[in-house]
Amino acid sequence: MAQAHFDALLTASYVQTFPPGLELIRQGDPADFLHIVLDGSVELFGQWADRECTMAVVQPVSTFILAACIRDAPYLMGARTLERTRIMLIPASDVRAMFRRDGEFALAVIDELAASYRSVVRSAKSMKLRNSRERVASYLLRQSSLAEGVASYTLPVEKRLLASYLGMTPENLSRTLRTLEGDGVKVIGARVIITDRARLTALARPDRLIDGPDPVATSAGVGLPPSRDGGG
Amino acid sequence: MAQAHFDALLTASYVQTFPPGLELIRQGDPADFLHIVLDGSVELFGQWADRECTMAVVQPVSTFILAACIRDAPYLMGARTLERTRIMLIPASDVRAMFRRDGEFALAVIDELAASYRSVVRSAKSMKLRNSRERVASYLLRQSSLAEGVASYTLPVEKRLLASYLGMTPENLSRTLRTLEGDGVKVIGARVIITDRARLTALARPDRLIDGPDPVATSAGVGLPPSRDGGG
DNA sequence: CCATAAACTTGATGCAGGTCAAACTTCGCC
DNA sequence: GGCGAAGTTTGACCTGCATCAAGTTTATGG
Repeated sequence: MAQAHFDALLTASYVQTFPPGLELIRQGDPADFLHIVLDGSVELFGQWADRECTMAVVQPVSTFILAACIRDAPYLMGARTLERTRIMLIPASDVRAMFRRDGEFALAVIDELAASYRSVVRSAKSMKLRNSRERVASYLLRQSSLAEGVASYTLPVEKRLLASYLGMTPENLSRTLRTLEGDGVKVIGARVIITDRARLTALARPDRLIDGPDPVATSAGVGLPPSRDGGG
Repeated sequence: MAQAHFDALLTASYVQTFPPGLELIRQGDPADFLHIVLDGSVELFGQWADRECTMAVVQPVSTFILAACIRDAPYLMGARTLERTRIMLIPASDVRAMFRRDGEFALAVIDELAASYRSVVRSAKSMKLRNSRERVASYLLRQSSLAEGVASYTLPVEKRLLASYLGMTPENLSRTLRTLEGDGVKVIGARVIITDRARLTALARPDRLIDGPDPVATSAGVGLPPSRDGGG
């Protein structure tokens, strides 16, 4: 986009650092600011009737709640920091004004939205088509692929959160991980060791249309993170 | 958008009528055409490992698989007609070219994508936060609201498909509907009769952030249809 | 380095919802 | 209008996963 327009956005926006566990956004609130994670990580979650579930974890550098800002509609998800996190906030009205003025910016918005949409669809497919054991297995395998196929890595998030993201209870995740030891993967604490990739793959049946990656991916950045310091 | 540009798109595209049950799109295929339902209805579904689930039903007038076209990526979902359906097909390359040339068109694309994104997020929240009984109850209630709060209406889709959309088996849907008779709604065949709205509402706990509608909604049109002849 | 809380694990138990099988009903079609 | 196929319902059964209740390990902070 035009440098002048970019500068204008920067001027209107500001950057702030938040402590861990801080609620940045309450679901249902009007979309005041587009948020961009510069550093750290943010959990997006849904709430309903005293229940809560993790929808995604946003890693740098990535926007979140873009769609709400664009439609000037209430946030569908809440957001809280998972660690000390630096975030840039751009007034939603400036975002809406800017993609009317700057064609390049509009294109970037389109691409980001399309990527986000596909990301949620993938996640929804995984939830509806796989059982929890298969979801865990494919998650573990995917994390390995994202780290260039290493056989060992550490989980990027707490198991409690991972369980919620995968649509299961922490207890069930714990048990599932134990039973997966017979299927090619061992998890000790946050350490994952793939002992038999072929076997784990046979069980997980990873699918490009669920587990990605998207061919021309620009910077999806929504979903559980590839690694602690991942770009998306 | 500019009339000349609009005409150019129309020239490149064509309209075709398909019989019921025809597979329009196979998931994983390259995104050749943006599809627009002009008449009839189309099911979007996901497949994995010999399993299948309904993701959405598209009613006129609405686009589908826009995101795949934009990213020039493979379709994440398959699509089939549910009845005799008239569809406009616009070459994906023309769509991509057009929103680069025409700012107004780009804005329309942004709005459509944002609406679609929010639609999937709502659906994902419903799946993760509600049990099947609650999903059925809120679905029945929502259909009533969409038909301006009538106490009686006919289901817009087959129960088999509805079950899949709601993430349950047809058997379980059938049983759930039976047990809901004690909670303010009776379903006879495809006929829904709300006998005690307050009671059903207490059970369904409908939520604006899951069941909509989106405040400034333009034409979301993805999800199960409000009615057979609905605009969305 | 210890105290406390939080996260994680393990076990026992129960139920929501899936599966299988068999009827019954509805619908499209000749 | 009757036949076959598909959709729907019902019943019996079972299992995957949630829940509840301890325990154990791991972080956090003074």
